[in-house]
Amino acid sequence: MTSQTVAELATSSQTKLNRRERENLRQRKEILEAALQLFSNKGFHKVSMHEIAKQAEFGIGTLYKFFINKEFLYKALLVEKAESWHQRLMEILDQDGYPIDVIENYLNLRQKLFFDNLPLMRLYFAETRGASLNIRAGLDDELSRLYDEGLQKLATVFSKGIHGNYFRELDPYCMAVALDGVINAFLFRSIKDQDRFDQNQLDFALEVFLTGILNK
Amino acid sequence: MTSQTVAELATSSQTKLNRRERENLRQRKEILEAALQLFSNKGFHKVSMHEIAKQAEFGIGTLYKFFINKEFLYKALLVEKAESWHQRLMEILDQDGYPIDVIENYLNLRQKLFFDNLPLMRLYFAETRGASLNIRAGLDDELSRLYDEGLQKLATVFSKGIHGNYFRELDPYCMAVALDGVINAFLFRSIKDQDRFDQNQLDFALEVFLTGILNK
Amino acid sequence: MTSQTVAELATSSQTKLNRRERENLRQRKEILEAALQLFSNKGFHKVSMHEIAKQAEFGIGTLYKFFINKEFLYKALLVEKAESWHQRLMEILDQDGYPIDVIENYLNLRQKLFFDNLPLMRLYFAETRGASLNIRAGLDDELSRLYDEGLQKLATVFSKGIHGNYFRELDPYCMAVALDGVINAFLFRSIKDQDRFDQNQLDFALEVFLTGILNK
Amino acid sequence: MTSQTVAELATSSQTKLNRRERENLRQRKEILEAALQLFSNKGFHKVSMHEIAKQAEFGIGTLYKFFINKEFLYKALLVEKAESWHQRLMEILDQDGYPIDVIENYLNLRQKLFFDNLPLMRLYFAETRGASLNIRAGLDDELSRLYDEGLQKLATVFSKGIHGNYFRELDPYCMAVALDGVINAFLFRSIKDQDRFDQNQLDFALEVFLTGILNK
DNA sequence: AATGAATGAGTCTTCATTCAT
DNA sequence: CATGAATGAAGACTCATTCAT
Repeated sequence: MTSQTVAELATSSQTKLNRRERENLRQRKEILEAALQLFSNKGFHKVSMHEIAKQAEFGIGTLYKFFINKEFLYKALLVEKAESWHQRLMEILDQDGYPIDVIENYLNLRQKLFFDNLPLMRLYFAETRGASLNIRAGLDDELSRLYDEGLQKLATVFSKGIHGNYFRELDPYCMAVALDGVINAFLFRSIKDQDRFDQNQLDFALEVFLTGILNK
Repeated sequence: MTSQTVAELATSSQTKLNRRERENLRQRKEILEAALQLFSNKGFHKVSMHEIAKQAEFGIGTLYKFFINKEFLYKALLVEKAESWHQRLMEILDQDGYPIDVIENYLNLRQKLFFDNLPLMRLYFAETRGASLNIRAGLDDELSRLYDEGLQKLATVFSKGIHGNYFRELDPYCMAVALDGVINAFLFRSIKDQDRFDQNQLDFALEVFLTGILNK
Repeated sequence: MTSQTVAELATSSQTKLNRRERENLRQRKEILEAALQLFSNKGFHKVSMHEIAKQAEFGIGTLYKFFINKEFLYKALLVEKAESWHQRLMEILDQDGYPIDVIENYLNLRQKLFFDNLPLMRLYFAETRGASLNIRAGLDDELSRLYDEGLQKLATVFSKGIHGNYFRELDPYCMAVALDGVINAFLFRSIKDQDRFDQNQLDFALEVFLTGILNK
Repeated sequence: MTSQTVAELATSSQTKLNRRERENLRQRKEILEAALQLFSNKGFHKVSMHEIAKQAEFGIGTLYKFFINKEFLYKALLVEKAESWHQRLMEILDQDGYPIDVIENYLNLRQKLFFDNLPLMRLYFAETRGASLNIRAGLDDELSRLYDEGLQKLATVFSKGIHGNYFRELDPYCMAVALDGVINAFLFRSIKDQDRFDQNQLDFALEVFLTGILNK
């Protein structure tokens, strides 16, 4: 009744939403945007529902129409964004083409998503890597699943590359994990030392990595 | 008077500490150990000072003799552990020998430290990567400094390796970042899929990485 | 405009009500019936206006057309029921006949009303005997007045019985109070130990009581 | 740890309590007194913990050291008083002597307790008779048990009276219920019409009642 | 010095009530 | 007119911190 998911709000993505439904979706989005800004600046526990309501310019009660409690608001924030990123990345990895090109496209999208969503990315990694703040809401599971799926899909690309004789015969999943690690490392580094790392520096990662796995 | 750092407690590391000072140091250590256990299991916000005091078998007031507030206690915990890890890693990197051997030793120590300190590592990465819970306490800065130092030192090893003609002429700092990323990725993966990753799998990371940077 | 009493709705009981007025009366009744069910099951504070609106199948706003607030809705519920009971009891007491028969009829009706309205009776006694939840709404006064009237009327029956030489010369009002007390005691007991008390057991009360007051 | 019962606070009623324990008992008593005043004036739901704390001149947190939540505070208030009344009444009923005298002593004590604890009595009857506000806290059960015990004991007095040939052969439990009902009715009446009922009027109840049950 | 009893600011959450549509 | 979306005041409860002993 309360705390509808996006999917439930937009009952059928095909159907035209009515005014009320569109309005709800807009409000929900505004609340999440306000929450994102606050959570990413101060972290889950330093942000009060009061603050979110104020920032979003809604009454506190309105927040609870969309999210049954603070944890679910937080979870929705992360999971929905993660799902959207995930989807876009999966599309890239599903495209045909030379594995190397696919990898390069993947890397470019990772980069773009990272810099377009910097504040949220910090929360995302805190939850993924660190101790999850929201065990109760099952946040950990939800995000982990997406993460795992992403790695699996990436591995299939390497698999294809190996069969196509482009890559050395190494465990494709391990290759996926390694690439992911390098990408994350460079992306996070580029926040800290923005002088040393221009975004293009990420290409370095690719080169080293590919050199290591290329057949010849 | 309150919240002395380790350095202040042990006024001069050369001087013999008197009984009082030694006693204080011991109490401080006991508190941190109790806190470590609790924080690493439940996270910062789910642990109360009451719990820590009880676990440490001290009065709450005593906690405040050593740490001006909860955040500084948390900070001390992470920073001091990080410093100890840092020191051990730096020693490894300072040793003479073939760069490849040094890298291998480094990797082995990283692995050992990770598995010996798993719960804390999660907190550590949440703080390093994600949104810091403790901006106020300057935790971020402190840990970042150590992290950067570690990367720099690792870079010097690559530097030497390049000069010794062992490694290709790539940016040594970038090589350090890349190695660090790969290591972290594999270590964290090995928690999630313990079946797929035995600890030795980490060698894979090294191989790919070295293949990429070795000169021929 | 808002919160009209029954009397106001049915402006003149003589006049034919128009469609609108009849409709309003019907709606009001439906709301009260929904509220009765909920209040008597869960008590005043555990029922929300939302619930009542839903149960009654009206909008929340509509509730406020008939009752200026939750307390007045509650008050209306109790008072109107109490008035209806009161009226029926008064009719019994007004009938001519041997005082003993009148008393017996009265007792039977009390019994019937009690078991037909058990849940509400509990609320009624909580309000009458205990600390009223609704001092503000003047619920206490309203119900007290009815209660007092009932006792007075009962006393007149005893009065008649004394003059007719059926009863001993005791204070009729006291006799009324005593009878009322005995009746309540037995009725409430019969909820708690339903095994021990069948409803007929109430006759016991009457016998003891009458034995005490009968003239010989 | 929190919410100790009186019994636990005063570990062994034989042992001398130490200063801390006596202090705790005093504080607990002060809180209950403040709560009594407020609850009996305004009812459970119209009183906030804030108010109680202020009235008792303690911090809110202190309330929670003695009572795990508001409901248990309320429960403690009623149950502890009820137990104390119960005990005194039981002592009276346990005394040897002519049953009529015992009944008279009982009645006098009931009267005294009633007028000495008027505000609380209202709460007590609201809970006993009306819809319990505190089902969760098991208040109902606790009070019911005491009430039942009281009736049982009263019934044994009538039993003895019957065996001693003082009373007619009626069901002793029913006699107990009837007497209880008459007493309550008169006591409550005497609040409402203080002019009509002086306290001695209660003797009327006894007379009618006894006339009804006396053998001859 | 060491304690832990006492505090009360701050938080999440509910729900009676309003008012624009 | 009837609705129910939106509101935000109010309240229970937690826990970091203080300070008298």
